[in-house]
Amino acid sequence: MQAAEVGTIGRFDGREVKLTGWVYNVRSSGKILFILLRDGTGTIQCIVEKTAGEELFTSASRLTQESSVGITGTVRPDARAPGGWELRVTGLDVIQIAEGYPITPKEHGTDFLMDNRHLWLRSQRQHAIMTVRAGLIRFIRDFFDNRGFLCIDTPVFTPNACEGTTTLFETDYFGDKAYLTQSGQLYNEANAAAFRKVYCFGPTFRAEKSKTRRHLIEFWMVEPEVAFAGLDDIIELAEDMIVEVVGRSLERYRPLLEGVLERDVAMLERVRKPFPRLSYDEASAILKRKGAAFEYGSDFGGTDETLLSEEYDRPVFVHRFPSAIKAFYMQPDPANPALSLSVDLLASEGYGEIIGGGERVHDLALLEKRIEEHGLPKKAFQWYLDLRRYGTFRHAGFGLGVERTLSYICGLQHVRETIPYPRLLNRLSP
RNA sequence: UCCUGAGUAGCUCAAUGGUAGAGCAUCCGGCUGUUAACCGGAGGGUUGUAGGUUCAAGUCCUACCUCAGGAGCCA
Repeated sequence: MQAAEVGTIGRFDGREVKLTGWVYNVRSSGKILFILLRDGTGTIQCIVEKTAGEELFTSASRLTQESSVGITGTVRPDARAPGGWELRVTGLDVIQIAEGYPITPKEHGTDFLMDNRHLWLRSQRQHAIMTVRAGLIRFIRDFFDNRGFLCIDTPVFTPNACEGTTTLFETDYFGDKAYLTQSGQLYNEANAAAFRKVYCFGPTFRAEKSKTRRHLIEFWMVEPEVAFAGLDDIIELAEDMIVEVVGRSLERYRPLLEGVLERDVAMLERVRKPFPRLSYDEASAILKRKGAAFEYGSDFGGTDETLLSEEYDRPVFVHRFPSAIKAFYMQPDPANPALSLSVDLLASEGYGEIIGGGERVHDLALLEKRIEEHGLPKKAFQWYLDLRRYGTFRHAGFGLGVERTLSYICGLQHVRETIPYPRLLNRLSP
């Protein structure tokens, strides 16, 4: 008997095959019975007729949602079947009858679904999101790999804060304190001096008590860093990357985005070069004109980001934030040292900041001064200062939040669906 | 940490201060092409927890717990 998978069932037209999987739903109509079988690659309708044998029919009628089975049958096209193909069942091998599967084919609340995240992943919607996620990660890697960037991993355990200000998860490291990384950037700068164009791609941890639809405690970030590059260079790099990964996601997953996730892809189709570039000062003026409760000198809130992004039909760059609200390593703007050569990319439709980056301080004396001003432990930064002692160089980079980007591409209400097992303020399980 | 809202059957939700109910799920029965199938029947409850007001509390009051959305902070 030929083993087959639902995803490629068309190859077996007219032949008898064996499928293995889980029962998604059963519908019975007296003398005919429909099993919707899910095998991880897709779902297919399997029909069992009473004329095929009393024993087979009785056995099939006892199936419950998520029971595991092996089903043999003949593949044939049928316009009435979802997906266009169906299986006329000739044999049924029941592996286990599942009892009381919690997620029924009706509506459920998010708390209940999150408690059952390990089962929720079986649903068509989550299947679609995880498929696009895997694709997005591949497209991002392809983008950098094809441009001569080297993927250099940065550590998850770090001896000190990268930016000092945000809250870190502290762990016991054989009697010493160690922290879970909140960015690979400082290491990226060392790697850039060794390999010129580098990126890291890994998990990031923020012990912030943020509880919004844009926040995860554990999330994935891709961070490129480029030697002998400035602010304008990495803005262009970020722009090229977004255009490519959004374009490829749309090209590859349009049926999932439109069909399963009901994404209005028109917004994604407009993601073309060039993106608008606003200075912080210009953005402030727009917010003032729109009557936002924003104060010049502070960072944008979620509402401010939405107000700015709705001015444009594509993602928008905001650059040259005040140095006071950016990290200690941001290079000051030569035209106005109160401002920094920093940039954020705001996604459309209120999805907010998906990229943050800028040009780094490369002058030793200035960096030492900044470390002191920020009250950071100078000793822990000696290796970082070495990068300015031994062949310092102008360099810049950024970080892209994978989950926020995916949320934007898929058009989701909340980032918690973009990662298989989300860690949130009040949730560590499953 | 703060603001707002919500906790009732396994799930999603109803119930003017006066006998706690429906749909789905489960079980039984019916139906020869179903599309979250449909039709009939059955079982299923310490109304988040602890107090209080009242003849009477799911409903009103207080505290706490949990969850949701948001603020601050950030990708």
